[in-house]
Amino acid sequence: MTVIKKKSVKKAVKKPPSKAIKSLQYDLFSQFLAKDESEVSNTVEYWERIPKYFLSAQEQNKLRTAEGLAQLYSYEYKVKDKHGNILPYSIDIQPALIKQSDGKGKAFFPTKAEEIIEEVLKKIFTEQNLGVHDPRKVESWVKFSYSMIRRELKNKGCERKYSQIKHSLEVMSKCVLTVYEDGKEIYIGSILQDYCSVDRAEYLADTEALHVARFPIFISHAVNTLQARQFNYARFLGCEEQLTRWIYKRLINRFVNANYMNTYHFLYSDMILYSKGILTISMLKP
DNA sequence: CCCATCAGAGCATGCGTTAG
DNA sequence: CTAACGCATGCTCTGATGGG
Repeated sequence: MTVIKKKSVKKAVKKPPSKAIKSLQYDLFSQFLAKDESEVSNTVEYWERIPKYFLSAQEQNKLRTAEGLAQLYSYEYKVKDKHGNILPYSIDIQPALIKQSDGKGKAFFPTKAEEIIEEVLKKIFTEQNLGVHDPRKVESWVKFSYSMIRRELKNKGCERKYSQIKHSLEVMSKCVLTVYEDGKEIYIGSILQDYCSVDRAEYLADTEALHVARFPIFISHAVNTLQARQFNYARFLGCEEQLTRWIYKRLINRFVNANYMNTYHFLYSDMILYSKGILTISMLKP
């Protein structure tokens, strides 16, 4: 772990608003209609359809050089807009370089472990007094501790160790995603921005200290404009395979007037087209 | 076989209850 | 009244396990 003095962090990193901001948008975002509110959360399609968690551990190993470094991973995918036009998108994932015990950096791409942590953080964000949303600056912050994440994962049946949670958070804040729409750059940033962590020493000095991180603009924008859909997040976390989770998320965002009489169908060819990363990389390769 | 994941021990702190 | 204790929480570390 790099030891950064608190003061230097303050200079380099944006800080959340010092006072809680009363925001109607945030209140609406964190309200759910469900029997058991612990089971539901929100999903944001604009952010969700950017494929970022499709590499597995083995694939990462192959991408790394002998020194443990890795190049940008570029990947093209398609998105259908409101009018049914298919737009070409592409994404460059710059891996996070994380210092190992030998002092050298090793490259890590976001994987399914990070996907689950992201969902948990979004859930924690909707808990009053842990989420901070500034509608004017379009910024959303979440406050959390390792144990909150761990407890939540344990409750949902996918327990992780502190070291793994720590590693995942580091990967999420240090990787850089560049998204292109039709060749034009539309987003550069990490999954968790301006992440301010609490290490052991800080924790011992103040046991109330919480980690703080900012969500990508897509999430903040969705909170502002209420472009989010409620979904059964407990079921989502229960899905083991990436492909299962992808199909589930797709159903959530597409199956708008859901009831028992209404059907929603999609073709295998569509899956190949839109989920290229997941299908070709983890399923079709021997 | 390797590596991610898991299980559990250990250590620090705070808070509420109870025995002396 | 207060020291002692149980209990909950937060975090780290190491060795075991099992799937690809």
